[in-house]
Amino acid sequence: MCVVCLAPATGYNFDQITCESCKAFFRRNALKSSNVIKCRCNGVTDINVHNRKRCKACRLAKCFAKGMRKEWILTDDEKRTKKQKIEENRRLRQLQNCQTKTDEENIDNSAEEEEESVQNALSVQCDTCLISSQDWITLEKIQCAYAQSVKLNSLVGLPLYPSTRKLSTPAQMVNEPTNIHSTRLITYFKQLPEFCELEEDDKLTLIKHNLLGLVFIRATLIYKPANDTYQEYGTDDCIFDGKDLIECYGEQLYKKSTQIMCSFIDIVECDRLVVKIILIIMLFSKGYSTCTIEYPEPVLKNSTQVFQSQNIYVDLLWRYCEEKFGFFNTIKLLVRLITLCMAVESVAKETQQYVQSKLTADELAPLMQSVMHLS
Amino acid sequence: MCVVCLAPATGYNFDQITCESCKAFFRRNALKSSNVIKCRCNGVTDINVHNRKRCKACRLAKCFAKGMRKEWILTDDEKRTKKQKIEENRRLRQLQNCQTKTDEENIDNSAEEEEESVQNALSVQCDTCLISSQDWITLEKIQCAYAQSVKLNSLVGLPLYPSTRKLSTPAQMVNEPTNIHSTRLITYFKQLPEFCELEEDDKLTLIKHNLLGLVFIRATLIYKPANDTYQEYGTDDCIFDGKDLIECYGEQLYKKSTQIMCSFIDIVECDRLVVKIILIIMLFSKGYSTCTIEYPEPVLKNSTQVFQSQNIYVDLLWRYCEEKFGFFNTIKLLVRLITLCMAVESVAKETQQYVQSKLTADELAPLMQSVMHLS
DNA sequence: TAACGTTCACACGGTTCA
DNA sequence: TGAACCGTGTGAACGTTA
Ligand SMILES: [Zn+2]
Ligand SMILES: [Zn+2]
Repeated sequence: MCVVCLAPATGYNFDQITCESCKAFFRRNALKSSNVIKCRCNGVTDINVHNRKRCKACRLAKCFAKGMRKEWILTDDEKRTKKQKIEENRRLRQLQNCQTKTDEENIDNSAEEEEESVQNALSVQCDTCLISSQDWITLEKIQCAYAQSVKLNSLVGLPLYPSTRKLSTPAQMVNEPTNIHSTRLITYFKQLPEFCELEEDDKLTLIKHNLLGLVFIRATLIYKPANDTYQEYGTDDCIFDGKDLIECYGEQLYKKSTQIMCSFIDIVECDRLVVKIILIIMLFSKGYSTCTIEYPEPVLKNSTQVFQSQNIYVDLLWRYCEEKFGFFNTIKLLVRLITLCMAVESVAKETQQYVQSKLTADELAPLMQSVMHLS
Repeated sequence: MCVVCLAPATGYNFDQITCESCKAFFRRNALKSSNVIKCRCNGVTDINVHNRKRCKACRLAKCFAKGMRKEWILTDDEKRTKKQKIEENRRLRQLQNCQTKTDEENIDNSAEEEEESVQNALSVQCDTCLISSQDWITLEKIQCAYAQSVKLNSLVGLPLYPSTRKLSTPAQMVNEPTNIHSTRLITYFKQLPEFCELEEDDKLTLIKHNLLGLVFIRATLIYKPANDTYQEYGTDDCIFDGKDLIECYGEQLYKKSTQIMCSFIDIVECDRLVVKIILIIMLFSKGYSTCTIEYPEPVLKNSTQVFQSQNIYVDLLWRYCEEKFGFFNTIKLLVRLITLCMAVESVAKETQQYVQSKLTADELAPLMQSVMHLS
């Protein structure tokens, strides 16, 4: 028995026993300001099942009078979190189904086959989602590419976790951690179709001019603020001590680098995927922060293509963030990321200048010569 | 079965079961005063489907007699509100459908008169507004501050409109247009309470590190793409020729600067206020793109305060755009703005390097020494 | 199972035009 | 004038998580 309209009730809704219709009515109207819903009957309507449609104001007033609680209506934020969880579960279940099926049918699990079936599993569209199933595949691939980039470049000739590798010269700093990051980044990027489709020259240009900044951003993913160390997630890579930067690059650069790591911490802790996408976006960037007047920026052969590739990932990042954090938070996050990326560019440039002033090409690994513009 | 004319009914209309025609009849006539509709048959007509057109007075009387409610006819106010809502939804849906890329149709040439009054943009107030009256005041103040910044810094010692001022050296370019923009920008910012409340040191830091980029953004507001010139809106300031940049800064920087101007064109034409807010947001940015190893970035004394000030304007910009352009357009617009601001930073940095390489401090106006980091 | 949200067909306002 | 139409709000039925 609905306390508002006396219709048969379905149970408690927003803290009172109500019917389905009063529940829906309350959810739709309780949060509207009172001057939107005006009473045309001077409040005389005594709501029942037959006249409940006659006066919205009276009906809503009775809802509140009977003690229905608008605080129990989920906020947009809560709805988003819930929806996200549902989406995640759905995808998980579908993947599991698919996995089980594959196992049962005893199909050999070659990479391609699996990829294919993932697509099938995810082909269900969610209309209200900003993220299409195609986007999910792209995101999965990004995750996968990143994981592969680590797996395919395991370290040789260095101690294993939990040993700490001590670095004490600029050359070591460049040839070990920076080189490792760079190699993995390149492997990461090579798995992106948009990058592969670029002209060879443009690939080299982007790598040469953006990689050093990207190394810093990538480092945020493996930085452990608690003890100021760097260690690649889920590998037996050795530990690098952040403090070694002081000896290798000087106090100044140590401070700046560490500040950047710390600024990224909460983003990284909250969502590593965001940073992985930012890496891609910054790769396709034409900022050329590392250019100087003596080394002017080379012209991209197909800058439109680069710009469009970047746009693809900017769009993706935007939609991903909006879906996950809401549009308002996304704005804030992106403004912060941009600020941070600028800071990164600045530190990268300083680092490059420092290395150029201390080292010569023959002291550096081949890739590092190019990254430091010392070739 | 229509209670008025006994024709087949379509359901409840104004609280009674009626046919379509009686519904329309009632809506049209129920609010007219009774002496407008006179009965010519002494009230003898017993309304039915055949004679219902014969006597309006009798038909209306029967409508009321059967209990149709004129209160349920929407008032003009309600109709307007509803129409507005429909309009908004329509826009949203359209954008959602062709989410790919088919906008650009809402760029009316209403840029001119928009300068003065913000309210023209959104004269209709509504309950669901994202923009509060306080926000309106803030927006008005921004417009006013910008106008004042121009008025309070009229040019001296330069020819008047429509003369063109020819520039041919880097020093001229810096000391004239750049200096003018900078002076006006500073006057603009000094009118913002959030800027005034900062510590003196932080004000200087922000100005010193962000102003050059802001000059480029500000220039977009006075750029005339048709003839590649710059002239301050609504003043008798002389014209500057964009082409002079080639002579002063070189082809490279000319091209990049002009590209930025062109990228902003449709934003500027569509809404100058957006750019004015962006100026403020970028002022409060901590990117420090113009730092070098010799001029390392100073630490802000109260970086939280700066961040919060920035947030205030990011919030405001978002709500303003969403209200004016709708949700999806705002996303697109902001992503574009972010990309553009990054390009601006990059060009600003290059410009600074170029000026540093060509000029010495004593060739520059005092403010310019600081902006170019040559003091 | 309780109690949120979501969906979708349909009711009922207004609008258009022959 | 009224048939045909458009778009929002309603509520029964259903989906999901704790
Ligand atoms: Zn009820
Ligand atoms: Zn009738």
